[in-house]
Amino acid sequence: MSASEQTNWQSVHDEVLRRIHTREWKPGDQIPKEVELAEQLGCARATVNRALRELAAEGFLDRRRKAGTRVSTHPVRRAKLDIPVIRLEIEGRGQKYGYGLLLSERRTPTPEVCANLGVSAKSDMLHITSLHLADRKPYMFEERWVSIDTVPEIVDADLSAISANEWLVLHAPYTKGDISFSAVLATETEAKILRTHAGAPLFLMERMTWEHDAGITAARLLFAPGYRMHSAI
Amino acid sequence: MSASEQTNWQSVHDEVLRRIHTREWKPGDQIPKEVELAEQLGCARATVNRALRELAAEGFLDRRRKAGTRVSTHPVRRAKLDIPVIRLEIEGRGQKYGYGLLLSERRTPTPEVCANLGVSAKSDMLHITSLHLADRKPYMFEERWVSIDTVPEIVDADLSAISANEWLVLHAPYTKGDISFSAVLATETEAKILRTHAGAPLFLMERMTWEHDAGITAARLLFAPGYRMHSAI
DNA sequence: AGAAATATTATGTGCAGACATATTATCTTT
DNA sequence: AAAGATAATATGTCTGCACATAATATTTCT
Repeated sequence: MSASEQTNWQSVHDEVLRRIHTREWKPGDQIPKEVELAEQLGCARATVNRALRELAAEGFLDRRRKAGTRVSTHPVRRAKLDIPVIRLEIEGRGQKYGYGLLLSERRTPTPEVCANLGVSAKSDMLHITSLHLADRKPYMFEERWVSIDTVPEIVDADLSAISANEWLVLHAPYTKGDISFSAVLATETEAKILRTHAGAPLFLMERMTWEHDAGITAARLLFAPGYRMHSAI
Repeated sequence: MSASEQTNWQSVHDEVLRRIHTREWKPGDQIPKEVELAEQLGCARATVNRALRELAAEGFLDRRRKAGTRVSTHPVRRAKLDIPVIRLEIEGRGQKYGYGLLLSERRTPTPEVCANLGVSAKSDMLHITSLHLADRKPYMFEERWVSIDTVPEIVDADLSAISANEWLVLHAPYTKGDISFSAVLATETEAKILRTHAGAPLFLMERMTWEHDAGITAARLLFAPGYRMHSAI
Protein backbone atom coordinates (compact mmCIF):
# COMPACT_ATOMS: atom_id res chain seq x y z
CA MET A 1 0.00 0.00 0.00
CA SER A 2 1.53 3.26 -1.11
CA ALA A 3 0.82 5.08 2.14
CA SER A 4 1.53 8.70 2.96
CA GLU A 5 -0.53 9.73 -0.04
CA GLN A 6 -3.91 11.31 0.26
CA THR A 7 -6.71 8.77 0.24
CA ASN A 8 -9.13 9.66 -2.52
CA TRP A 9 -11.26 7.31 -4.59
CA GLN A 10 -8.68 7.29 -7.37
CA SER A 11 -5.93 6.08 -5.08
CA VAL A 12 -8.22 3.37 -3.72
CA HIS A 13 -8.98 2.38 -7.31
CA ASP A 14 -5.28 2.18 -8.14
CA GLU A 15 -4.41 0.31 -4.97
CA VAL A 16 -7.07 -2.34 -5.59
CA LEU A 17 -5.94 -2.66 -9.20
CA ARG A 18 -2.37 -3.04 -7.98
CA ARG A 19 -3.37 -5.88 -5.69
CA ILE A 20 -5.11 -7.59 -8.59
CA HIS A 21 -2.12 -7.15 -10.86
CA THR A 22 0.36 -8.38 -8.30
CA ARG A 23 -1.96 -11.37 -7.84
CA GLU A 24 -2.30 -10.66 -4.14
CA TRP A 25 -5.97 -11.04 -5.05
CA LYS A 26 -6.37 -13.67 -7.78
CA PRO A 27 -9.21 -14.13 -10.25
CA GLY A 28 -12.16 -15.58 -8.39
CA ASP A 29 -10.97 -14.41 -4.99
CA GLN A 30 -13.29 -12.57 -2.70
CA ILE A 31 -11.87 -9.24 -1.61
CA PRO A 32 -12.47 -7.55 1.75
CA LYS A 33 -15.82 -5.93 2.22
CA GLU A 34 -16.20 -2.20 1.77
CA VAL A 35 -16.16 -1.32 5.47
CA GLU A 36 -12.97 -3.32 6.02
CA LEU A 37 -11.22 -1.76 3.05
CA ALA A 38 -12.30 1.69 4.14
CA GLU A 39 -10.82 1.07 7.57
CA GLN A 40 -7.68 -0.43 6.09
CA LEU A 41 -7.11 2.45 3.68
CA GLY A 42 -8.28 5.16 6.02
CA CYS A 43 -11.25 6.61 4.22
CA ALA A 44 -15.03 6.55 4.19
CA ARG A 45 -17.01 3.62 2.84
CA ALA A 46 -18.50 5.91 0.18
CA THR A 47 -15.01 6.48 -1.17
CA VAL A 48 -14.26 2.77 -1.38
CA ASN A 49 -17.66 2.24 -2.95
CA ARG A 50 -16.93 4.74 -5.67
CA ALA A 51 -13.60 3.09 -6.46
CA LEU A 52 -14.99 -0.45 -6.51
CA ARG A 53 -17.97 0.64 -8.59
CA GLU A 54 -15.64 2.03 -11.25
CA LEU A 55 -13.52 -1.12 -11.17
CA ALA A 56 -16.64 -3.24 -11.65
CA ALA A 57 -17.69 -1.05 -14.58
CA GLU A 58 -14.23 -1.52 -16.06
CA GLY A 59 -14.71 -5.27 -15.79
CA PHE A 60 -12.11 -6.07 -13.13
CA LEU A 61 -14.52 -6.90 -10.34
CA ASP A 62 -17.82 -8.69 -9.98
CA ARG A 63 -20.03 -7.35 -7.24
CA ARG A 64 -23.23 -8.74 -5.80
CA ARG A 65 -25.21 -7.68 -2.81
CA LYS A 66 -24.68 -9.83 0.20
CA ALA A 67 -22.36 -12.12 -1.77
CA GLY A 68 -19.57 -9.54 -1.77
CA THR A 69 -16.96 -8.51 -4.32
CA ARG A 70 -14.73 -10.88 -6.28
CA VAL A 71 -11.98 -10.47 -8.84
CA SER A 72 -13.35 -11.30 -12.29
CA THR A 73 -12.36 -14.69 -13.59
CA HIS A 74 -13.04 -13.62 -17.15
CA PRO A 75 -12.45 -9.92 -17.25
CA VAL A 76 -14.63 -9.04 -20.19
CA ARG A 77 -12.44 -6.35 -21.54
CA ARG A 78 -14.46 -3.47 -22.78
CA ALA A 79 -12.73 -1.73 -25.61
CA LYS A 80 -14.04 1.78 -25.48
CA LEU A 81 -14.41 2.40 -29.15
CA ASP A 82 -14.84 6.07 -29.74
CA ILE A 83 -16.87 6.49 -32.89
CA PRO A 84 -16.28 10.10 -33.78
CA VAL A 85 -17.58 12.03 -36.70
CA ILE A 86 -15.36 11.09 -39.65
CA ARG A 87 -14.34 14.68 -40.21
CA LEU A 88 -12.98 14.97 -36.69
CA GLU A 89 -11.22 11.63 -36.99
CA ILE A 90 -9.39 12.81 -40.09
CA GLU A 91 -8.68 16.31 -38.86
CA GLY A 92 -7.50 14.86 -35.55
CA ARG A 93 -4.71 13.15 -37.45
CA GLY A 94 -3.71 16.44 -39.02
CA GLN A 95 -5.02 15.53 -42.46
CA LYS A 96 -7.19 17.66 -44.68
CA TYR A 97 -10.80 16.56 -44.75
CA GLY A 98 -12.80 16.54 -47.95
CA TYR A 99 -16.37 15.56 -48.63
CA GLY A 100 -18.41 15.08 -51.77
CA LEU A 101 -22.08 14.27 -52.20
CA LEU A 102 -22.45 11.71 -54.98
CA LEU A 103 -26.18 11.10 -55.03
CA SER A 104 -29.29 12.20 -53.20
CA GLU A 105 -32.64 10.81 -54.21
CA ARG A 106 -36.02 10.47 -52.58
CA ARG A 107 -37.46 7.00 -52.91
CA THR A 108 -38.89 3.95 -51.18
CA PRO A 109 -36.43 1.74 -49.34
CA THR A 110 -35.07 -1.61 -50.45
CA PRO A 111 -36.52 -4.68 -48.71
CA GLU A 112 -33.26 -5.10 -46.82
CA VAL A 113 -33.39 -1.61 -45.35
CA CYS A 114 -37.04 -2.14 -44.41
CA ALA A 115 -36.28 -5.32 -42.54
CA ASN A 116 -33.22 -4.05 -40.71
CA LEU A 117 -34.53 -0.65 -39.75
CA GLY A 118 -38.11 -1.78 -39.24
CA VAL A 119 -39.74 0.78 -41.52
CA SER A 120 -42.62 0.27 -43.91
CA ALA A 121 -41.89 -0.63 -47.54
CA LYS A 122 -43.78 2.42 -48.68
CA SER A 123 -42.10 4.88 -46.36
CA ASP A 124 -40.60 8.08 -47.67
CA MET A 125 -36.82 7.96 -47.50
CA LEU A 126 -33.76 9.82 -48.60
CA HIS A 127 -31.08 7.73 -50.26
CA ILE A 128 -27.67 9.34 -50.13
CA THR A 129 -24.23 8.27 -51.23
CA SER A 130 -21.15 10.29 -50.52
CA LEU A 131 -17.39 10.10 -50.40
CA HIS A 132 -15.14 11.29 -47.60
CA LEU A 133 -11.55 12.20 -48.38
CA ALA A 134 -8.40 12.49 -46.32
CA ASP A 135 -5.70 14.63 -47.91
CA ARG A 136 -7.67 14.44 -51.17
CA LYS A 137 -7.50 10.65 -51.23
CA PRO A 138 -10.66 8.51 -50.95
CA TYR A 139 -11.06 7.49 -47.34
CA MET A 140 -14.59 6.24 -46.88
CA PHE A 141 -17.55 5.62 -49.12
CA GLU A 142 -20.92 6.04 -47.47
CA GLU A 143 -24.32 4.77 -48.55
CA ARG A 144 -27.11 5.96 -46.33
CA TRP A 145 -30.87 5.85 -45.98
CA VAL A 146 -32.66 8.44 -43.87
CA SER A 147 -36.31 8.17 -42.93
CA ILE A 148 -38.13 11.35 -43.95
CA ASP A 149 -41.11 10.20 -41.91
CA THR A 150 -39.00 10.27 -38.75
CA VAL A 151 -36.80 13.25 -39.63
CA PRO A 152 -38.75 15.49 -42.04
CA GLU A 153 -36.33 18.39 -41.59
CA ILE A 154 -33.65 16.51 -43.51
CA VAL A 155 -35.17 17.48 -46.87
CA ASP A 156 -34.26 21.11 -46.21
CA ALA A 157 -30.66 20.33 -45.25
CA ASP A 158 -27.89 21.17 -47.68
CA LEU A 159 -26.17 17.82 -47.77
CA SER A 160 -23.52 19.01 -50.18
CA ALA A 161 -22.15 21.30 -47.48
CA ILE A 162 -22.47 19.11 -44.43
CA SER A 163 -22.37 15.32 -44.34
CA ALA A 164 -25.62 13.55 -43.51
CA ASN A 165 -24.02 12.09 -40.42
CA GLU A 166 -23.01 15.43 -39.03
CA TRP A 167 -26.42 16.88 -39.81
CA LEU A 168 -28.11 14.00 -38.03
CA VAL A 169 -25.86 14.27 -35.00
CA LEU A 170 -26.91 17.89 -34.59
CA HIS A 171 -30.57 17.57 -35.45
CA ALA A 172 -31.76 14.07 -34.72
CA PRO A 173 -30.25 12.47 -31.65
CA TYR A 174 -31.09 8.82 -31.32
CA THR A 175 -32.15 6.77 -28.36
CA LYS A 176 -30.98 3.41 -29.67
CA GLY A 177 -28.26 2.41 -32.06
CA ASP A 178 -26.54 -0.60 -33.48
CA ILE A 179 -23.13 -0.88 -35.07
CA SER A 180 -21.40 -3.79 -36.71
CA PHE A 181 -18.06 -4.42 -38.35
CA SER A 182 -17.01 -6.91 -40.96
CA ALA A 183 -14.71 -7.52 -43.90
CA VAL A 184 -15.95 -7.57 -47.50
CA LEU A 185 -14.54 -7.54 -51.02
CA ALA A 186 -14.79 -4.40 -53.12
CA THR A 187 -17.22 -4.60 -56.03
CA GLU A 188 -16.38 -3.00 -59.37
CA THR A 189 -18.35 0.15 -58.55
CA GLU A 190 -17.02 0.48 -55.03
CA ALA A 191 -13.47 -0.09 -56.23
CA LYS A 192 -13.83 2.69 -58.78
CA ILE A 193 -15.09 5.16 -56.21
CA LEU A 194 -12.43 4.29 -53.65
CA ARG A 195 -9.77 4.21 -56.35
CA THR A 196 -8.72 0.66 -55.72
CA HIS A 197 -9.40 -2.61 -57.55
CA ALA A 198 -12.31 -5.01 -57.41
CA GLY A 199 -11.64 -7.76 -54.89
CA ALA A 200 -9.70 -5.54 -52.51
CA PRO A 201 -10.46 -6.21 -48.83
CA LEU A 202 -12.57 -3.44 -47.35
CA PHE A 203 -13.45 -2.73 -43.76
CA LEU A 204 -17.21 -2.31 -43.49
CA MET A 205 -19.03 -0.50 -40.71
CA GLU A 206 -22.81 -0.69 -40.66
CA ARG A 207 -24.77 1.64 -38.44
CA MET A 208 -28.44 1.97 -37.68
CA THR A 209 -30.18 4.34 -35.31
CA TRP A 210 -33.68 4.75 -33.93
CA GLU A 211 -35.58 7.27 -31.93
CA HIS A 212 -37.39 4.89 -29.65
CA ASP A 213 -38.95 2.59 -32.25
CA ALA A 214 -38.90 4.92 -35.21
CA GLY A 215 -36.06 4.19 -37.59
CA ILE A 216 -33.89 7.22 -38.31
CA THR A 217 -31.08 6.03 -40.51
CA ALA A 218 -29.20 3.03 -41.82
CA ALA A 219 -25.70 3.54 -43.14
CA ARG A 220 -23.10 1.38 -44.80
CA LEU A 221 -19.60 2.82 -44.45
CA LEU A 222 -16.90 1.28 -46.62
CA PHE A 223 -13.35 2.22 -45.74
CA ALA A 224 -10.51 2.30 -48.24
CA PRO A 225 -8.00 -0.57 -48.10
CA GLY A 226 -5.51 -0.25 -45.29
CA TYR A 227 -7.97 1.20 -42.81
CA ARG A 228 -7.44 0.11 -39.23
CA MET A 229 -9.73 0.89 -36.39
CA HIS A 230 -8.02 0.73 -33.07
CA SER A 231 -8.41 1.30 -29.43
CA ALA A 232 -6.72 0.94 -26.09
CA ILE A 233 -8.03 -1.65 -23.68
CA MET B 1 -40.78 16.28 -16.05
CA SER B 2 -42.35 12.96 -15.16
CA ALA B 3 -43.15 13.90 -11.57
CA SER B 4 -44.69 11.67 -8.90
CA GLU B 5 -41.87 9.18 -9.39
CA GLN B 6 -39.15 8.68 -6.85
CA THR B 7 -36.17 10.93 -7.47
CA ASN B 8 -33.08 8.81 -7.69
CA TRP B 9 -29.97 9.39 -9.80
CA GLN B 10 -31.28 7.11 -12.54
CA SER B 11 -34.47 9.11 -12.93
CA VAL B 12 -32.48 12.33 -13.06
CA HIS B 13 -30.29 10.71 -15.71
CA ASP B 14 -33.33 9.72 -17.74
CA GLU B 15 -35.03 13.07 -17.35
CA VAL B 16 -31.97 14.97 -18.56
CA LEU B 17 -31.60 12.55 -21.46
CA ARG B 18 -35.25 13.09 -22.30
CA ARG B 19 -34.76 16.83 -22.41
CA ILE B 20 -31.81 16.36 -24.74
CA HIS B 21 -33.77 14.03 -26.99
CA THR B 22 -36.81 16.25 -27.15
CA ARG B 23 -34.42 19.07 -28.03
CA GLU B 24 -35.58 21.12 -25.10
CA TRP B 25 -31.83 21.39 -24.56
CA LYS B 26 -30.04 21.46 -27.91
CA PRO B 27 -26.45 20.56 -28.71
CA GLY B 28 -24.23 23.35 -27.44
CA ASP B 29 -26.78 24.63 -24.94
CA GLN B 30 -25.80 25.23 -21.38
CA ILE B 31 -28.01 23.37 -18.95
CA PRO B 32 -29.00 24.55 -15.45
CA LYS B 33 -26.37 24.25 -12.80
CA GLU B 34 -26.43 21.34 -10.38
CA VAL B 35 -28.00 23.23 -7.47
CA GLU B 36 -30.82 24.50 -9.69
CA LEU B 37 -31.52 21.07 -11.14
CA ALA B 38 -31.47 19.55 -7.70
CA GLU B 39 -34.02 22.06 -6.51
CA GLN B 40 -36.10 21.61 -9.66
CA LEU B 41 -36.14 17.84 -9.43
CA GLY B 42 -36.37 17.67 -5.68
CA CYS B 43 -33.20 15.85 -4.72
CA ALA B 44 -29.74 16.49 -3.35
CA ARG B 45 -26.98 18.01 -5.45
CA ALA B 46 -24.93 14.83 -5.03
CA THR B 47 -27.68 12.91 -6.78
CA VAL B 48 -27.75 15.31 -9.71
CA ASN B 49 -23.96 15.19 -9.80
CA ARG B 50 -23.99 11.41 -10.09
CA ALA B 51 -26.49 11.53 -12.96
CA LEU B 52 -24.65 14.25 -14.87
CA ARG B 53 -21.32 12.54 -14.33
CA GLU B 54 -22.65 9.36 -15.93
CA LEU B 55 -24.14 11.32 -18.82
CA ALA B 56 -20.80 13.01 -19.40
CA ALA B 57 -19.06 9.63 -19.36
CA GLU B 58 -21.60 8.40 -21.90
CA GLY B 59 -20.70 11.34 -24.10
CA PHE B 60 -23.94 13.31 -23.95
CA LEU B 61 -22.66 16.19 -21.86
CA ASP B 62 -19.50 18.25 -21.63
CA ARG B 63 -18.71 19.52 -18.15
CA ARG B 64 -16.13 21.99 -16.98
CA ARG B 65 -15.60 23.57 -13.64
CA LYS B 66 -16.90 27.06 -13.36
CA ALA B 67 -17.93 27.03 -17.05
CA GLY B 68 -20.87 24.71 -16.35
CA THR B 69 -22.44 21.84 -18.24
CA ARG B 70 -23.38 21.84 -21.93
CA VAL B 71 -24.99 19.36 -24.29
CA SER B 72 -22.31 17.81 -26.50
CA THR B 73 -22.23 19.14 -30.02
CA HIS B 74 -20.48 16.04 -31.23
CA PRO B 75 -21.57 13.23 -28.99
CA VAL B 76 -18.61 10.92 -29.40
CA ARG B 77 -20.52 7.72 -29.25
CA ARG B 78 -18.66 5.12 -27.31
CA ALA B 79 -19.44 1.68 -28.54
CA LYS B 80 -18.85 -0.57 -25.58
CA LEU B 81 -17.24 -3.45 -27.37
CA ASP B 82 -17.20 -6.42 -25.09
CA ILE B 83 -14.24 -8.54 -26.03
CA PRO B 84 -15.02 -11.85 -24.40
CA VAL B 85 -13.04 -15.01 -24.40
CA ILE B 86 -13.81 -16.69 -27.73
CA ARG B 87 -15.11 -19.80 -26.03
CA LEU B 88 -17.72 -17.84 -24.13
CA GLU B 89 -18.69 -15.91 -27.26
CA ILE B 90 -19.39 -19.17 -29.10
CA GLU B 91 -21.06 -20.93 -26.19
CA GLY B 92 -23.12 -17.83 -25.56
CA ARG B 93 -24.71 -18.32 -28.95
CA GLY B 94 -25.53 -21.90 -28.06
CA GLN B 95 -22.93 -23.40 -30.35
CA LYS B 96 -20.44 -26.09 -29.52
CA TYR B 97 -16.95 -24.78 -28.94
CA GLY B 98 -13.91 -26.62 -30.22
CA TYR B 99 -10.23 -25.84 -29.96
CA GLY B 100 -7.13 -27.29 -31.51
CA LEU B 101 -3.50 -26.45 -30.93
CA LEU B 102 -1.72 -26.44 -34.29
CA LEU B 103 1.81 -25.46 -33.34
CA SER B 104 3.79 -24.52 -30.28
CA GLU B 105 7.46 -23.66 -30.58
CA ARG B 106 10.01 -21.81 -28.53
CA ARG B 107 11.97 -19.31 -30.57
CA THR B 108 13.12 -15.74 -31.01
CA PRO B 109 10.53 -13.28 -32.28
CA THR B 110 10.23 -11.85 -35.78
CA PRO B 111 11.39 -8.25 -36.21
CA GLU B 112 7.77 -7.16 -36.54
CA VAL B 113 6.78 -8.64 -33.19
CA CYS B 114 9.85 -7.07 -31.59
CA ALA B 115 8.96 -3.63 -32.86
CA ASN B 116 5.28 -3.78 -31.99
CA LEU B 117 5.59 -5.36 -28.59
CA GLY B 118 8.83 -3.62 -27.70
CA VAL B 119 10.79 -6.73 -26.78
CA SER B 120 14.39 -7.57 -27.53
CA ALA B 121 15.22 -9.51 -30.70
CA LYS B 122 16.91 -12.17 -28.61
CA SER B 123 14.10 -12.60 -26.12
CA ASP B 124 12.73 -16.02 -25.34
CA MET B 125 9.23 -16.41 -26.74
CA LEU B 126 6.54 -18.97 -27.33
CA HIS B 127 5.04 -19.03 -30.79
CA ILE B 128 1.63 -20.63 -30.91
CA THR B 129 -0.94 -21.15 -33.61
CA SER B 130 -4.35 -22.61 -32.94
CA LEU B 131 -7.80 -22.98 -34.42
CA HIS B 132 -11.09 -22.27 -32.69
CA LEU B 133 -14.22 -24.03 -33.91
CA ALA B 134 -17.92 -23.32 -33.60
CA ASP B 135 -20.13 -26.36 -34.17
CA ARG B 136 -17.09 -28.11 -35.63
CA LYS B 137 -16.61 -25.46 -38.30
CA PRO B 138 -13.50 -23.26 -38.38
CA TYR B 139 -14.31 -20.02 -36.65
CA MET B 140 -11.06 -18.26 -35.88
CA PHE B 141 -7.42 -18.87 -36.58
CA GLU B 142 -5.03 -17.53 -34.00
CA GLU B 143 -1.33 -16.81 -34.26
CA ARG B 144 0.21 -15.70 -31.03
CA TRP B 145 3.54 -14.81 -29.46
CA VAL B 146 3.99 -14.94 -25.71
CA SER B 147 7.01 -13.54 -23.92
CA ILE B 148 8.55 -16.22 -21.73
CA ASP B 149 10.70 -13.55 -20.10
CA THR B 150 7.57 -11.77 -18.85
CA VAL B 151 5.42 -14.85 -18.19
CA PRO B 152 7.75 -17.77 -17.45
CA GLU B 153 4.91 -19.93 -16.10
CA ILE B 154 3.46 -20.31 -19.60
CA VAL B 155 5.97 -23.05 -20.46
CA ASP B 156 4.31 -25.35 -17.93
CA ALA B 157 0.81 -24.70 -19.20
CA ASP B 158 -0.95 -27.40 -21.20
CA LEU B 159 -1.97 -25.33 -24.18
CA SER B 160 -3.68 -28.23 -25.90
CA ALA B 161 -6.32 -28.25 -23.18
CA ILE B 162 -6.80 -24.55 -22.62
CA SER B 163 -6.32 -21.80 -25.17
CA ALA B 164 -3.40 -19.47 -24.63
CA ASN B 165 -5.77 -16.56 -24.30
CA GLU B 166 -7.74 -18.16 -21.51
CA TRP B 167 -4.59 -19.19 -19.74
CA LEU B 168 -3.24 -15.66 -19.95
CA VAL B 169 -6.48 -14.14 -18.71
CA LEU B 170 -6.25 -16.27 -15.60
CA HIS B 171 -2.53 -16.06 -14.97
CA ALA B 172 -1.16 -12.86 -16.46
CA PRO B 173 -3.43 -9.85 -16.16
CA TYR B 174 -2.19 -6.89 -18.13
CA THR B 175 -1.99 -3.25 -17.27
CA LYS B 176 -2.03 -1.93 -20.82
CA GLY B 177 -3.48 -3.27 -24.02
CA ASP B 178 -4.09 -2.36 -27.60
CA ILE B 179 -6.56 -3.79 -30.05
CA SER B 180 -7.07 -3.08 -33.72
CA PHE B 181 -9.42 -4.27 -36.42
CA SER B 182 -9.02 -4.42 -40.16
CA ALA B 183 -9.91 -6.34 -43.30
CA VAL B 184 -7.43 -8.56 -45.12
CA LEU B 185 -7.38 -11.19 -47.86
CA ALA B 186 -6.87 -14.84 -46.96
CA THR B 187 -3.51 -16.26 -48.00
CA GLU B 188 -3.29 -19.82 -49.33
CA THR B 189 -2.30 -21.20 -45.94
CA GLU B 190 -4.88 -19.28 -44.01
CA ALA B 191 -7.59 -20.25 -46.50
CA LYS B 192 -6.74 -23.90 -46.07
CA ILE B 193 -6.93 -23.74 -42.31
CA LEU B 194 -10.18 -21.80 -42.28
CA ARG B 195 -11.60 -24.00 -45.05
CA THR B 196 -12.23 -21.17 -47.45
CA HIS B 197 -10.43 -19.98 -50.56
CA ALA B 198 -7.44 -17.68 -51.01
CA GLY B 199 -8.55 -14.10 -51.54
CA ALA B 200 -11.57 -14.39 -49.26
CA PRO B 201 -12.15 -11.30 -47.11
CA LEU B 202 -11.21 -11.94 -43.50
CA PHE B 203 -11.86 -9.87 -40.42
CA LEU B 204 -8.60 -9.40 -38.56
CA MET B 205 -8.26 -8.53 -34.89
CA GLU B 206 -4.78 -7.76 -33.57
CA ARG B 207 -4.18 -7.62 -29.86
CA MET B 208 -1.17 -6.75 -27.79
CA THR B 209 -0.83 -6.57 -24.04
CA TRP B 210 1.79 -5.37 -21.58
CA GLU B 211 2.40 -5.53 -17.89
CA HIS B 212 3.57 -1.99 -17.41
CA ASP B 213 6.32 -1.87 -20.03
CA ALA B 214 7.03 -5.56 -20.30
CA GLY B 215 5.42 -7.10 -23.36
CA ILE B 216 3.23 -10.09 -22.56
CA THR B 217 1.67 -11.19 -25.81
CA ALA B 218 0.90 -10.23 -29.39
CA ALA B 219 -1.90 -12.03 -31.18
CA ARG B 220 -3.31 -12.03 -34.68
CA LEU B 221 -6.86 -13.37 -34.77
CA LEU B 222 -8.27 -14.16 -38.21
CA PHE B 223 -12.00 -14.80 -38.36
CA ALA B 224 -13.65 -16.99 -40.94
CA PRO B 225 -15.57 -15.24 -43.75
CA GLY B 226 -18.94 -13.92 -42.68
CA TYR B 227 -17.85 -12.91 -39.21
CA ARG B 228 -19.50 -9.76 -37.90
CA MET B 229 -18.58 -8.05 -34.72
CA HIS B 230 -21.36 -5.94 -33.39
CA SER B 231 -22.43 -3.81 -30.54
CA ALA B 232 -25.16 -1.52 -29.30
CA ILE B 233 -24.49 2.18 -29.06
C1' DA C 1 -4.45 49.77 -22.46
C1' DG C 2 -2.26 45.67 -20.90
C1' DA C 3 -0.61 42.80 -17.28
C1' DA C 4 -0.96 40.92 -12.82
C1' DA C 5 -3.37 39.99 -8.66
C1' DT C 6 -7.74 38.80 -6.59
C1' DA C 7 -12.46 37.33 -6.16
C1' DT C 8 -16.09 34.48 -7.72
C1' DT C 9 -18.28 30.39 -9.11
C1' DA C 10 -19.65 25.64 -10.92
C1' DT C 11 -18.08 21.34 -10.66
C1' DG C 12 -15.29 17.58 -8.11
C1' DT C 13 -14.77 15.07 -4.14
C1' DG C 14 -14.84 13.53 0.78
C1' DC C 15 -17.49 12.33 4.94
C1' DA C 16 -20.87 10.34 8.30
C1' DG C 17 -25.04 8.51 8.76
C1' DA C 18 -29.28 6.43 7.28
C1' DC C 19 -32.22 3.44 4.85
C1' DA C 20 -33.18 0.26 0.63
C1' DT C 21 -32.52 -4.00 -1.70
C1' DA C 22 -30.89 -8.26 -3.20
C1' DT C 23 -29.15 -12.41 -1.79
C1' DT C 24 -27.64 -15.82 1.23
C1' DA C 25 -27.99 -18.30 5.62
C1' DT C 26 -30.83 -20.02 9.18
C1' DC C 27 -34.80 -21.44 11.47
C1' DT C 28 -39.44 -23.32 11.48
C1' DT C 29 -43.04 -26.03 9.88
C1' DT C 30 -45.03 -29.83 7.54
C1' DA D 1 -36.13 -34.08 4.25
C1' DA D 2 -38.34 -30.63 1.59
C1' DA D 3 -40.64 -26.32 1.63
C1' DG D 4 -41.57 -21.98 3.37
C1' DA D 5 -40.80 -18.14 6.53
C1' DT D 6 -37.42 -15.24 8.75
C1' DA D 7 -33.03 -13.21 9.89
C1' DA D 8 -28.61 -11.54 8.62
C1' DT D 9 -25.55 -9.07 5.64
C1' DA D 10 -22.88 -6.71 1.79
C1' DT D 11 -23.70 -3.68 -1.56
C1' DG D 12 -26.60 0.33 -3.52
C1' DT D 13 -28.06 4.81 -2.94
C1' DC D 14 -29.65 9.28 -0.84
C1' DT D 15 -28.76 13.30 2.05
C1' DG D 16 -26.59 17.46 3.97
C1' DC D 17 -22.58 19.47 4.61
C1' DA D 18 -17.77 20.89 3.86
C1' DC D 19 -13.84 21.95 1.42
C1' DA D 20 -10.89 21.48 -3.03
C1' DT D 21 -10.01 22.86 -7.65
C1' DA D 22 -10.18 24.82 -12.08
C1' DA D 23 -11.73 28.30 -14.83
C1' DT D 24 -13.67 32.66 -15.50
C1' DA D 25 -14.67 37.48 -14.18
C1' DT D 26 -13.23 41.52 -11.90
C1' DT D 27 -10.24 44.68 -9.89
C1' DT D 28 -5.85 46.81 -9.24
C1' DC D 29 -1.56 48.26 -10.64
C1' DT D 30 1.82 49.91 -13.94
